[in-house]
Amino acid sequence: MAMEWTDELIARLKELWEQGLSTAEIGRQLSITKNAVVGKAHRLGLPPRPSPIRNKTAAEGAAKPVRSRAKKAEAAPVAAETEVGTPAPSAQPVEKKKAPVAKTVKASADGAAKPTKSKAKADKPASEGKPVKAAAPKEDTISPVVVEAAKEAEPAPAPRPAAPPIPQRKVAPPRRVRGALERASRQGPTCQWPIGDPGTPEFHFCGATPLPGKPYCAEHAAIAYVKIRDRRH
DNA sequence: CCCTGATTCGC
DNA sequence: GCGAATCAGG
Repeated sequence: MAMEWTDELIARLKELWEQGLSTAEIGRQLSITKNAVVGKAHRLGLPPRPSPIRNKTAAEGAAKPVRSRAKKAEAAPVAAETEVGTPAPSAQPVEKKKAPVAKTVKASADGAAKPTKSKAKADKPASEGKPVKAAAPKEDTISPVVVEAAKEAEPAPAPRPAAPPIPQRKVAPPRRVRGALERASRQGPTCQWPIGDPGTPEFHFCGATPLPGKPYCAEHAAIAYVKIRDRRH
């Protein structure tokens, strides 16, 4: 048995999917791979999300030579599939298997789907489309707020055999911060004034609370930022 | 490189 | 039905 997609699991998948979480994110929360998430989502006919890749090529009707994997199939006896004309480019073969095309599923509660092409660079869906409802862990302003990072005790989802009143909100995706981003976690700024000889065990930085916008505390900033005039004494 | 979702197809 | 492998765009 490869995997047991229990109703509950499916429910959670749907839930997270609708929340606009990325497939990888969902996968992390469910302790499965993103592939599994995507695959299942498709099978379930969940509304497709705006994918980074555009499949416009289909419009041209140009043959899509992609699918290297499909090449394997190519080795197999391939019945010549003639296009048989197809006068209208927009017309699509009705005989084709009915794809799980969602019928107008745009009204989803997703703030992620932004058809806008506005130049607003604020667009950063790369991280994750965070609708307003879901947790928004990526809030970093330059405020001196100290945020305690949530820690993950156990990656495995706790089984909830009984009375699971919609536990879905697992907020605080603890997932290991490995993204290229979030390198700037300036939570506790400290005075960077060096004390001691670099290279010696005694060496350290002041560590006091720095002045706003300064790398040094008041005491050391006074030394660090000496007016040129004064310097010359 | 990292990320993203989509698709194919062996199992 | 499942999901790794692969693709493909950012």
